[in-house]
Amino acid sequence: MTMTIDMSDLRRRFHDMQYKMTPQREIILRAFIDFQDKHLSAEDIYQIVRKRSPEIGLATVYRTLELLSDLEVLKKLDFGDGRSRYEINETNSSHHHHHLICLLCGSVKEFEDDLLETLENAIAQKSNFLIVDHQLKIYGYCLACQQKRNNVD
Amino acid sequence: MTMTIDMSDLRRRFHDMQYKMTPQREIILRAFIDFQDKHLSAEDIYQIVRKRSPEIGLATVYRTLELLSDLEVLKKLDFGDGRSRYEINETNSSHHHHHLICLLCGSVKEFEDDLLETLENAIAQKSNFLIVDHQLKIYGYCLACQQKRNNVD
DNA sequence: TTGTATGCAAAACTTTTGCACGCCA
DNA sequence: TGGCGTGCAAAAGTTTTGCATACAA
Repeated sequence: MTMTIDMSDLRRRFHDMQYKMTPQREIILRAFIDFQDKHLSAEDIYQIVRKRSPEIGLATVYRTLELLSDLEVLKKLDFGDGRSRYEINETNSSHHHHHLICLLCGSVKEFEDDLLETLENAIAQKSNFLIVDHQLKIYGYCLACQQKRNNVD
Repeated sequence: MTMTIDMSDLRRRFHDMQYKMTPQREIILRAFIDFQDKHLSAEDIYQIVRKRSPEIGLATVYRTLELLSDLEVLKKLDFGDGRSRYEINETNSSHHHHHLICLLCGSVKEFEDDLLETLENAIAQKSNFLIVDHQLKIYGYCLACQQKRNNVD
């Protein structure tokens, strides 16, 4: 599953909203493209981006992450480790994935799925809630950690 | 839906684990029983508990919340407002609820459901992941805010 | 009595903000 | 050129930790 950012569309949206496409913002976007499958924190991004652009400030990283989340280019996630994480937002609708979070090693795996739509419809009908998005986190043990646990027993 | 904490079972578990049942811990538990449907933050709990026991420390609240989460008496939640929130963990298995989070007013409504089990089974089979728990957050607009939005248009 | 728990204060972290300067459009 | 964006440092907010004291078992 390849996920890219439509840069020409993004530039258009920046222009429309009177935002400027600065080198810092480009470099931060590039980091997300280069580390597609990761769920990067602000500090992660800062460290990655510093290599290309050592004078960048952490505040700029935070401000850019907020901007890109508002524009729905990024999605802000929380895996319970005390910091926010971000991933590219898949705009190609119906293509959802969930996160499988290992309680032992903390690894996060993605799981593709569309099944949740049925549930969404049920919720929308029963609750008068206008659904825009959802986020499903599944906690448990990854294969490696299941094996670790078996060896201990 | 009434959700209570089995205190005698909890006392037994405390005893087994060499934990002590202190007045502070009891008062914090009581706060969760008194505010069942709320999703309380550490600060919320601190303010509630202070009325009964003014000398309590915020650190004690945090330590107790962590302990009770480890014991699976409480569930730690994150609604993206920069602080963790907690609710009583429903141990009566199969009885899950999700959170409908309003993007406009921030209100959080609960939605009862078991439909997710089908999806869990599918995930377990396809991914070699041993599922222990899950958390589904649904973002959108509550009825009141839908109406507000319509009036503006 | 003894080791766990508490309260207070300080520290550690993540995230936000103010402000002077820089630079994209 | 004008105004948005940046970097730095300070501030704000949440959560954790060290330590002496208190107290449940």
